[in-house]
Amino acid sequence: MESVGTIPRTVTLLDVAQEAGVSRSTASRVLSGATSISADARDRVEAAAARLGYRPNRAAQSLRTRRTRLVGLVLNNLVNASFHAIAEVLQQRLDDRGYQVILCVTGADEDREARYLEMLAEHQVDGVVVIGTGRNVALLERIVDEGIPVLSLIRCAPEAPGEAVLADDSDGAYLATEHLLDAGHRRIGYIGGPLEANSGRERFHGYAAALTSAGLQVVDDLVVRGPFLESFGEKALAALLDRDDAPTALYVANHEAAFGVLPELRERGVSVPDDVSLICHEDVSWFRYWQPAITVIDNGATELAELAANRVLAAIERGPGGTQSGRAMRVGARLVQRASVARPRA
Amino acid sequence: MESVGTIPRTVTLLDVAQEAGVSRSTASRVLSGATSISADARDRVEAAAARLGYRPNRAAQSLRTRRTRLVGLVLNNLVNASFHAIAEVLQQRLDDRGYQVILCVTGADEDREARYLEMLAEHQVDGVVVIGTGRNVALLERIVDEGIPVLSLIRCAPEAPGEAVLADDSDGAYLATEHLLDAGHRRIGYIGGPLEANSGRERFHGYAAALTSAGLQVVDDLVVRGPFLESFGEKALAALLDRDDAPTALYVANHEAAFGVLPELRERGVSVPDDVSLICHEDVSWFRYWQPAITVIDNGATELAELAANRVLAAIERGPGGTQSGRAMRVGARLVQRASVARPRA
DNA sequence: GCCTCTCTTGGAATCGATCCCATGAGACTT
DNA sequence: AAGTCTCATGGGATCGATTCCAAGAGAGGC
Repeated sequence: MESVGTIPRTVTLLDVAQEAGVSRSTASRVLSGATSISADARDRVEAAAARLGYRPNRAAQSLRTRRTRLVGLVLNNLVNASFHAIAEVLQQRLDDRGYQVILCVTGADEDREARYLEMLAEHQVDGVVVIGTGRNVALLERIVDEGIPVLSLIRCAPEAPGEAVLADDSDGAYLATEHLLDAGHRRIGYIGGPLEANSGRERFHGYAAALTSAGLQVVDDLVVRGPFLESFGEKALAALLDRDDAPTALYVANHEAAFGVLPELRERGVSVPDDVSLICHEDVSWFRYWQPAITVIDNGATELAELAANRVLAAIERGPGGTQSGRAMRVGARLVQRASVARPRA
Repeated sequence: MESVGTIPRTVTLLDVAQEAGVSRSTASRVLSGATSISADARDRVEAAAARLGYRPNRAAQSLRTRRTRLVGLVLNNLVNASFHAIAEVLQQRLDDRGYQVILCVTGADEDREARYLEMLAEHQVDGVVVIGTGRNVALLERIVDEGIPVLSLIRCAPEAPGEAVLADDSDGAYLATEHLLDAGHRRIGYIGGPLEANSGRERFHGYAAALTSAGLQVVDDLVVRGPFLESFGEKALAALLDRDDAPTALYVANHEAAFGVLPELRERGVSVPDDVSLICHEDVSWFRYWQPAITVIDNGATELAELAANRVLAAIERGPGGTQSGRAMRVGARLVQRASVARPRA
């Protein structure tokens, strides 16, 4: 049945009402499940709606009710790390509660982030979850002032408005370092992001704290910090291993660096964990396939996404002005023991 | 500055008009870039809009213009394979043209897919891109009949309405098999999905075609088909290698199976490519880190997403009834040579 | 000086829902 | 039998934009 040229006439609530022989008001009440409806009217309207294949127009609903049941998700990318896990879980949890996700990939560009935030506000989203660059605080504040709750996920600028759901980076780093200490290591190398980055700073602090608790001091020569790049991981590894007193264990604090470290270790013929033990922060699907399977700190992407969904929905349901600023919640890290850590050689 | 309790009053076009001392009509014309506006009015309206921080209400615009600039993306998951690459690229390309993406993850569940499609129609999306289950053809047809273009990506049910953008699976399989043949292999094992699956069928055909062109016949014992599961890959590998006349090369037709095959090869101490050569269909980020780096068939996720974006936008801009049914476009496969293929032992 | 034509502008209808308010029909009280 | 109360319903305003239509202001032709 070809339907070339037919103008698709959409079925409106008025059509349903007429078909059912009632007014728009009554039809609306039936379909939005309100009270005070006679059984007769209910049946007739429901039958009419089904018969006509009625589908409410959300744009019209939104205009009237000021709720779109749309939530913006702003993040760096979907390729790396836990971001796509977060996007998937967040979408599921929000959908369970009747909300849909508008996906915005910023590529860590603050201008693009700003454009997306403006656009989301134009679309009248009910809330925003942002894994942000941290460089649009003023804009975020404006958005919150307009009554749209904002939830910062994973990263959070100091003065950002709204709640935050964060990974417990320093705890994770502490766990990792402690695990290496427990295995008997005393010279533990650190490869991680710059101190300017939130996660870089916190993970370094966790590392340092674990050493201190064990009565050790941070040895500057064993600490290498640099950009979140594969190539940096490679160079950092070389710098650490080419020393006379090379570390017996490594804590690699982000997966970008790990992607450089792992192939380079193999390249150099360094045996893990016989020659050197290794823990990476952030689990990546294939770390368990690696030879040896990599012991990691799992920062709980799924839990982060679930908590973020719950918190942003709570803020939405609190109604306009429902944003509570300042509170941060942290999802604890978890040590996943696999096969890349052993006792140091005697 | 605490703003607890302030009712956020949104700035409307009327506010801008009053501030600028013109009518709503004129303000609207200025902001939607229409013609026939005096320079004076233009300046005043633009200044007023900027001063008040005016932001158009898209719900209201959509209601009036019947365009939301929203596109639905319906897919299986974001975790596996090329799906998150597709989601990311598609989002970018659509955003470049002023469209946003509503993300819907179905988990390959046809009921959830149906719910999402209904929901997208309610949201009045301008178009839908679906990596589908293939089991909601009737619903897709209804949606197309209502004037919403649908584009099937990667998978396409036989009678699905709208255009399709597909990977050239049989070409890719042909390329893979041919590459192994060129290296001198004659006994080439096939591990892939069931014939009922589209990709399973096409990839097997490509494999068979390459053998035939080389004057060889398909040896049933060298072909193992089964579900898209890691565990299947493992079992299939065992079945092939435990034979007397084991193959000298393997074509693994999907990444799920590959995830079983690769660790199992290592487990068994089979050396790649010395003992057996290997090509996997679908590139996965870490295949290049594997030891040896895995030669793959890249099905072109980026190109698929770009083409899909272009086609769905073209259909949208063609206007209501702009859906052209039946045309499929295929993105060619590409052989990425790495280190897992060598000549067979003499 | 009058008529026509173009350019710019404002008024009002419209998109498709929701929801306040008023009204009518019954049920029940006294 | 009259009055009160509740329940169900319909009318109409409203959300915030776009856009058709009519009208006013000048410019220019004759």
